[in-house]
Amino acid sequence: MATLKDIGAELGLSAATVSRALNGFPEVSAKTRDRVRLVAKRLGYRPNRSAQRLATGRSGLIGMIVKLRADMSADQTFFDVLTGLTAALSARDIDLVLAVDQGDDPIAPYARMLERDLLDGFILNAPVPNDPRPGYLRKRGVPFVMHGQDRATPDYAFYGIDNRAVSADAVALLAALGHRRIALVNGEQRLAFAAERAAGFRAAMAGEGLPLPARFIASDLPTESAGYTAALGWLSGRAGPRPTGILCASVPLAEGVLRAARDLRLSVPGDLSVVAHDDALPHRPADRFDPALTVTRAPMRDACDPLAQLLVDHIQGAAAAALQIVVRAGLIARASTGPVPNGEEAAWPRTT
Amino acid sequence: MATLKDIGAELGLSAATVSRALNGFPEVSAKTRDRVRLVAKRLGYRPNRSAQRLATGRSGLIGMIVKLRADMSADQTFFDVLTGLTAALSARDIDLVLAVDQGDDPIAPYARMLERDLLDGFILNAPVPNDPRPGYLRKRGVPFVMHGQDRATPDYAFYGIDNRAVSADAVALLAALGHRRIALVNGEQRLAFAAERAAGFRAAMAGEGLPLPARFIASDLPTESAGYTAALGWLSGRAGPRPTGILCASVPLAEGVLRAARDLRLSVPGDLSVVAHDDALPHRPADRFDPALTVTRAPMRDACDPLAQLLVDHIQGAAAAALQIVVRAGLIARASTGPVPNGEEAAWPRTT
DNA sequence: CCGAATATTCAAAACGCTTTGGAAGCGGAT
DNA sequence: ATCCGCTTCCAAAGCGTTTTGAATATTCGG
Repeated sequence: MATLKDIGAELGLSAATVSRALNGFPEVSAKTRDRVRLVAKRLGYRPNRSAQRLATGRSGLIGMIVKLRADMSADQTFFDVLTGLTAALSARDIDLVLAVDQGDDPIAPYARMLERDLLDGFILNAPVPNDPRPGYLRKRGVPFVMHGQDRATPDYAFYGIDNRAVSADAVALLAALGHRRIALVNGEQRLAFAAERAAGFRAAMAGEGLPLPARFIASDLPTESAGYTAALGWLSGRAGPRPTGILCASVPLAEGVLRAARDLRLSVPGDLSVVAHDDALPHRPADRFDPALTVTRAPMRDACDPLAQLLVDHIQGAAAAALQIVVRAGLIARASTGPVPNGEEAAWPRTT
Repeated sequence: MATLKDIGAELGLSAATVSRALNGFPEVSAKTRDRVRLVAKRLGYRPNRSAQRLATGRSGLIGMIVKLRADMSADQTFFDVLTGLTAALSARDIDLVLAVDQGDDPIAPYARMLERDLLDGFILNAPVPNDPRPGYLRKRGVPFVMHGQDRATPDYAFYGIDNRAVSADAVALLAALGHRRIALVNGEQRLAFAAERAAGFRAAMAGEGLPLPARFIASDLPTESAGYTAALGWLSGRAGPRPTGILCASVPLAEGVLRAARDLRLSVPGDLSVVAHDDALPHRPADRFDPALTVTRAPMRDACDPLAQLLVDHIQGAAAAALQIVVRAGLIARASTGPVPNGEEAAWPRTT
């Protein structure tokens, strides 16, 4: 394995100059930089990470902790994010150390990882309302970036979508089509994004002057069967006038809703309009549904590169306040939404 | 952060001696070793990994690559193994770097990881028959340990169960109970363990002198619904005389088989005996089934610690041939197996 | 009590990189 | 010629460990 000294010897340069040349420092002339690069490539030079780390004090490793559910399964989205993240990180010469958490204490696994102190920072995911992790990590002085937010305006570095706007945009679309009875099949209540979506939904409905009985917001795992169950209850009409529009927090939920509609011989969008939020996971394209789904869309994959960059910047000293990215999800109208059915223009009664 | 020198200064010792004392070298007296340990603890000393790595030339990191299925899901067992593995490794001061593979080339992701050369070794899982990875990694001179085997007697380091024996033991049990028509719901055919189980099954049936039409070995994902589908086909009797015993490669498969029996009003073990292989994943205990499942049992968790140890030994220079562990799965007879039903003692016809 | 053997400890080198503090070379202004 | 300011490079000092080779205590047999 070639070292800096080897390259230097070959060119009559010192290791220091070679180091600077390869790292693109300005105080080395373009000509020698090119010569150095050439020889480095010829010798197949690759920097010794351990040495770099010892010299810089950084490890080049960041940590991520997977929270498992009781059934030992993880988020459907987990692997998708993991894939993109490892790619984005390794483009920045960083590797990901993974740990698994099965316990109740949300910060214990972070403490354990810190104790081994080899990490430059963390990526957090799946924030819950009032997430305790940011406070802990800041106290320990460890850089981190959150995928998502635990509240509307956090004080830490994060990349997330505007979840209230997701609901607001969907409601606005349906309201514009004349819908007055709109329900929400939300994701897991314990997660912050679900709380934000619900809050945004309530606010938007209120903004349109539409009553919203509490039972028309469902919260469960984001699975097909959860969507089916919730929709079947509402659409059967036993809970009161059935909704003419349903917002779904995920594509699998929407799949269940569509199946419920089919089973009840309701046409979509004739009798029921469906809007889903689409994380753009590759195995379930929303535009291939029948009917093609109208969605609010924010690909999970898009988060990976910004997350990696934010963390790198943070580790290099940038302030958290400067490292906050909120993106607005797009709205793509397809075939699953249409005008409110005739005779169904009444809102829900105000007191239920 | 305290260093070796700090500790040495405190005691009037050199950093070298402190290093030896902490690493338990014999040439340091017991008394000073204790003094050093005491001060180290008091100062909260923890060795600087980067420095250790630079000095030893090892990184303290090992890699593992998750192979995702097309639907972006991983093995049910994956997280269970991952959990145990990170625990077993961190007890040995090693951390796990994870990468995700979605491509077709089985070795490309390993090549990519090696290129970043920060790993001391790999843990491989889910071997397929004639797995190309061992050959590649040996050629590159990288230590690795396989969880499982791609053939009966590989030449690399591994920890696995005797999959032929798993089938043989189960067949022996059922044959002893008088069963002559035994079928196998196997796992994914592309995986080596499934091939071994099938081979063991065929050999055992032949050894008992029992004919075995090819259609009575099913291969699919190890899910409840795959078990249901396969069993329903066989038990309906349309494919010929129904089996009186079914071997299942996993507990979820057995769950599906039991459901099929229930749907067909067949009693277990009155009309049908069921034996499953139990990896002892925590969320689905085989003894809580109704009837409690007779199983061949080899907890996945048991593999983690040996795997970690094997890899550590391998990295420290032990020969692969000395690092091979085959365990025999246990056989636990419970309520899902019983004597062959009256009038069902005939074997399958020999030519079908 | 002496010399040899043994048990401890130390100083220094090495690992390969980054970074600091100059130094040399060069052109242009004085 | 002298001085100054740039540019470009270098030597050397770390970073915190492990490891080597040697030096210094300690012990033991005689």
